[in-house]
Amino acid sequence: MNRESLTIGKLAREAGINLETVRYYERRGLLPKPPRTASGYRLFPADATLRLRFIRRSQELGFSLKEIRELLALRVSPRTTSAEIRKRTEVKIADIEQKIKSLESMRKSLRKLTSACAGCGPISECPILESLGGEGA
Amino acid sequence: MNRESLTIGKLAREAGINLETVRYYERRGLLPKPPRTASGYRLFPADATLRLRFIRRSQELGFSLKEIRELLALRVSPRTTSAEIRKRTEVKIADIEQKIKSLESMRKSLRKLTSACAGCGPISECPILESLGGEGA
DNA sequence: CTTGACCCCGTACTACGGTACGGGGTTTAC
DNA sequence: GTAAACCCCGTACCGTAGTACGGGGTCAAG
Repeated sequence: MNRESLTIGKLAREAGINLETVRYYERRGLLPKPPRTASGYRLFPADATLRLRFIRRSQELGFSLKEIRELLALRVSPRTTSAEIRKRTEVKIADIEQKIKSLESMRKSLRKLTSACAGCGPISECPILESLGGEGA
Repeated sequence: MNRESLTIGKLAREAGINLETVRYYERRGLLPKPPRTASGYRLFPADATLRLRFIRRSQELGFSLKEIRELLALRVSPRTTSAEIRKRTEVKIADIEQKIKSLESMRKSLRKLTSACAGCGPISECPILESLGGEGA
């Protein structure tokens, strides 16, 4: 157990995540199965911390664990054709851009609200409703 | 029941949401309690549809029902001071901007991946991990 | 060579966000 | 005036994402 490897407890502490949650992510396929010591202890590579933080941030952005697993699976690899990866990646990018648009629309509404506050002017009852109302995907 | 009002069933259909879910949102305080007919039927204002769509979209952006309730409560009203609203709104805007930044960072990583695909060049194992790794809030 | 901190595993429990069910009253259309 | 479609309510149930528990083995320090 050199300093490149982390026991599950250290990893959890470093990433600020419950130890049980790390085990849970492993079960759900979000962390690759780590090698074990002779006695069965998990030895995670140091960059597992990064992966855990990625998972947490992605959840805050509204991705489910299943979607996050798909995001993590996007990589150039000999197993899959470039075209395949490229297609999947472009779908994800479109997803992300939709989210960005929605957030920008919300921000715009909220900014309108703060300027109404500043001016002490009465404004529509709940301006945020003006955002995100569309039918679009 | 003029055509400005919607029964719960119509509202649910228009918003593309399960009827029980509408009741649930009402219980959770995301929809104001609607007036009722003499026999107890709910009569929602037409713009409840907008509100439901806002809720759905916000969920996709990673907001919990509790946070969405807070977003919907942001409005100029006689009940609260301008300064108070302004403060709360600015906090939400900061939230949203953080999300936008994270999404942009993800997008950047994915774009890098597609160009690697295009060039058939080998690239880092999982470039998406390079995004969202930061400690920041 | 024991004590405390750590790890193993399976299983149970929790919170959140719905969704279904079922027994009953109401409204609409024929 | 009756059948179909709709609504009421409470309660039970579900999937997702954890979180806790507990009985047992392991490792490092004194």
